[in-house]
This record gives sequence, structure tokens and C-alpha cells, in this order.
Amino acid sequence: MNQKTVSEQTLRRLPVYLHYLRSVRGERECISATALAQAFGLNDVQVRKDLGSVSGLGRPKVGYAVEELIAQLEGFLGCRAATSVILVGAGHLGTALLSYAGFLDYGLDICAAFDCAEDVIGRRVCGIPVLSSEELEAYCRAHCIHLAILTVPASAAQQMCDRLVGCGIRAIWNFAPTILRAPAGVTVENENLASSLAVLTRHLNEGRRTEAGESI
Amino acid sequence: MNQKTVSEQTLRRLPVYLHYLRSVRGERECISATALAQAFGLNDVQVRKDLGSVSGLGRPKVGYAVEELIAQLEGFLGCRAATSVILVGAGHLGTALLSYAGFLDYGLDICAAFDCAEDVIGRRVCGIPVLSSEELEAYCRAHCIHLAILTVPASAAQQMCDRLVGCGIRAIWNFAPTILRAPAGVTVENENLASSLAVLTRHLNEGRRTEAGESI
DNA sequence: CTGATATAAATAATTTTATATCGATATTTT
DNA sequence: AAAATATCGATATAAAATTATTTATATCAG
Repeated sequence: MNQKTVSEQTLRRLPVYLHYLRSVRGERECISATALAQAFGLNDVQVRKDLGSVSGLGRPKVGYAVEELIAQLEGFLGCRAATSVILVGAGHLGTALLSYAGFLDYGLDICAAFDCAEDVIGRRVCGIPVLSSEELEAYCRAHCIHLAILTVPASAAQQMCDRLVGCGIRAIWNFAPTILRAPAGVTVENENLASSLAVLTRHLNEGRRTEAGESI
Repeated sequence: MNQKTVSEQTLRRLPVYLHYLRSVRGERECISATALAQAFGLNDVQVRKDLGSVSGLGRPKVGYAVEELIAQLEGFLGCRAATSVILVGAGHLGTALLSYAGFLDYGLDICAAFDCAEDVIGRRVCGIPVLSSEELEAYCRAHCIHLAILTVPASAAQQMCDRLVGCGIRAIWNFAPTILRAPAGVTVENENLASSLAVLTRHLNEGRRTEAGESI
């Protein structure tokens, strides 16, 4: 079994490779690490190392068999057995995520959404039922849900986080612009838009500064 | 001038500090790096180092003056002078972002959205006008736009990226699940949901494996 | 004024991540 | 069949980031 410990950075790149490989499947039988690296603007050795941690059957002069690699990545990332997940907060962003079909490709099956607004409860968004948040605890326990997507307003996030932890959730994907405090054993992944933004605006400002001269 | 080069990891944390500081402003005059670290589950030295790269006026036994620190972070991150930005693709996700008020806090001013669907063109979402994508080039040049948020379907992303580059955009915030190829000088920040997801599901699976025993 | 204490700042050590180098191997060309 | 070439895999090196340790300093209680 190839269950090596993969670094976090590598782990984050693997789904990116997978997505690309899926897009070229059929077009080509094999692909080299060099070609992959070029497609992403990465170092080829890095790609090889990343792939090596889940596969290890690249052939010199040829590369990796696309289908085989896809299968291995899917296996490693757990895209085969779908994980059931709930979404809490069926507002704009929540709805956007519900209607994003791509999740299933990565083994995520959103089975229900929860909200507290009367006018959305009982409706379906892309086939996914929106339930009253009062049913949250009962539903999670009954369906053994361990992963939740949190898209409520920042003001309600921590309170909802506590409720989720209370009913057995072990991982929370937080889209609310707040830092959540959760006990050890519960992972919180903050999808922090402000962070990405900081990187972009720095680039813009650097460009401007260089443009302006700044000669000695 | 404190214009040191800040590492990317640090840069990504700064907006998080800023957000937290804003939430406690008024409540307290000063705050220590230790307290900040605890709030985020980070190492206190790291917080101090991060803050040191933009500020450097913490006082022993007291910490940092909240208001002063906010001002310095805002200055450094460029939250003062708002950057004009356009959003391309007014679908679910696009609308969610348009209605997310928080961007202005980080100096982002979404001044227009573009789409090609007849039924949304001409409408306003949260006060922001949705224009026809045919007007894209003219608008960007007329308003000197350099930053674009891309929320079109993956299939249209690369093509739209090329158009944006063509009309002077220098930074693209890509939400489409594709890798974009852009010339040097144009930064593309991919908001990659699949990567975050990989981290979460690994945690879930690790938990399950440990739970199951795995004794020798 | 003095000493205890909390905290910042500086420095060092560790860990993680990325890149470069090199030999081995399969494929293609001659 | 032999040589050339592209590529993998492993190892080594370098860079970056995080964490630990130490030192210095400001505040507060007595």
C-alpha cells in the first residue's frame, strides 16, 4: 500500500493535476511530468515528486499512463467513495456552491442544505433539499455526517460551528469571513478570500511602483 | 518607510489579523501578539514577526496599540485607496461575490459586472450594474481597470482570460476550476476549492483510520 | 525605588518545501 | 545493433517558513 505521508503543499497540488488529467484523457495515452509542469508553470522535478508519492510507475521517455494515474489520484484523494456532506446557509454563496456540479468529481456529495429563513425552507436547489436548521442535529446523527460546508453570515458562524461540533462534525469548510474556534480533532479550513486578495493587490502595487521608476 | 519585502505566507495572514483587530477595536486599547496568536491558534513568535514586518512598535508588557496597528495594516495592504475591479460572469457565484459587502473593507471596489446572458444584462445586483460582455474592452480602457474577478464557467475561462489580458488587466482572480495561462506580468490567483477539499478529506480519513485501530 | 512579571525583539535551530544534479532506462534514430 | 535522447527516480542542495530559545525592556505592586 502506498500510504506515505504526503506534505500539505503536495496534497493541495494533487487535485489540480487530477483535474488537468481528466481534461486530457482520451486525447493522449501518456503524459510526462515535464509536460504537466509546463502546463502549470511548475518545476518538473516537483511534479515528479508529487506524483511519485501516489504512483511510482512513470516510464522513462514516455511518462505516466493517463488513465492509470487518474485512477491512482482518485484512489488517494478518496474521490471514489463519495463523502456525504451538508451545507449550512443557503444564501447567495451557499446556492452557488450547491449548484456547482464539480464537487462530485472530487468525491463530495452534498446531501442536504440548512437555513433558517422560512422562504427557502422546503425548496430544492439543484435537487438538494433545503431543510430547517432546527433539524440539523437530528439529520447529522441519522446520516452520520462528518463534514459541513459553512456559508452563514460571519455573525452566526461561531455559534453554528459549535452546534456542528456538538452533533459529530469533524471537519468544517468555512466560507464565513471569521476565524472559528473548534476543539482539537475538528479541522477547520478557512476559505479566506481576503488572503488571496492581498496577494493580488500587492502585485498590482508592485507593478505600479516599478512603472513609476524608483531608480536610485 | 517600512517597505520590506514580506513573504507570501505572511502577506496572507495580514488580512486575517486586520479583520480580527477591526472586530475588537473599541473593546480594547492594546493587544499582545500572544493574545492574537491564541485567537488564531498560531505561534506567538510568528505573529510578532508578521506584525514586525509592517509595524514594529509593540511595547513590552502592553502589546500593540489596536488603532495604530489597524492603520498600519490598512496602509500596507492598500485598503485606503480603493482599487477598482470588474467581475466577469454574473452567475450564482458571481452574484454571491457581488453581494459580499466585505470587499470594500479590503480596498476593493467592484464597479461593474459583465455577462453575456440577455436576461441579466441591464439589471443591477447590489447596486452594481451588469453590462454586456461586448462592452468589456471599452469599459476597461475607459476606467483604467487592472484587476478582474473571473467567475465564468470553466469552458469559457481561458478565452475570457485572453480578452482581459488584451485590454490591460494585470491581475486575475480566477474562480473557474481551470488553470489559466497568462503572459508574464499578469498574475493569476486561482481560488482552488478542490485543494482545500483535499486537506479536509484527508483529515476525515485519517480520523477514520486511527479510530479503526491499526494496532500492530 | 526595587524586584517580579509579562512581553517584545533578536537570534538560533528545526522543519518543510522547492530546486538542482546525476545515473539508469526505455524509446527512437541511424 | 549502437548511439542519441527524453524522461524517470533518487539523492543532494538550497531556500523558505516555522518554532524554540534567549535577551532586553517596560509596567506594576509593594
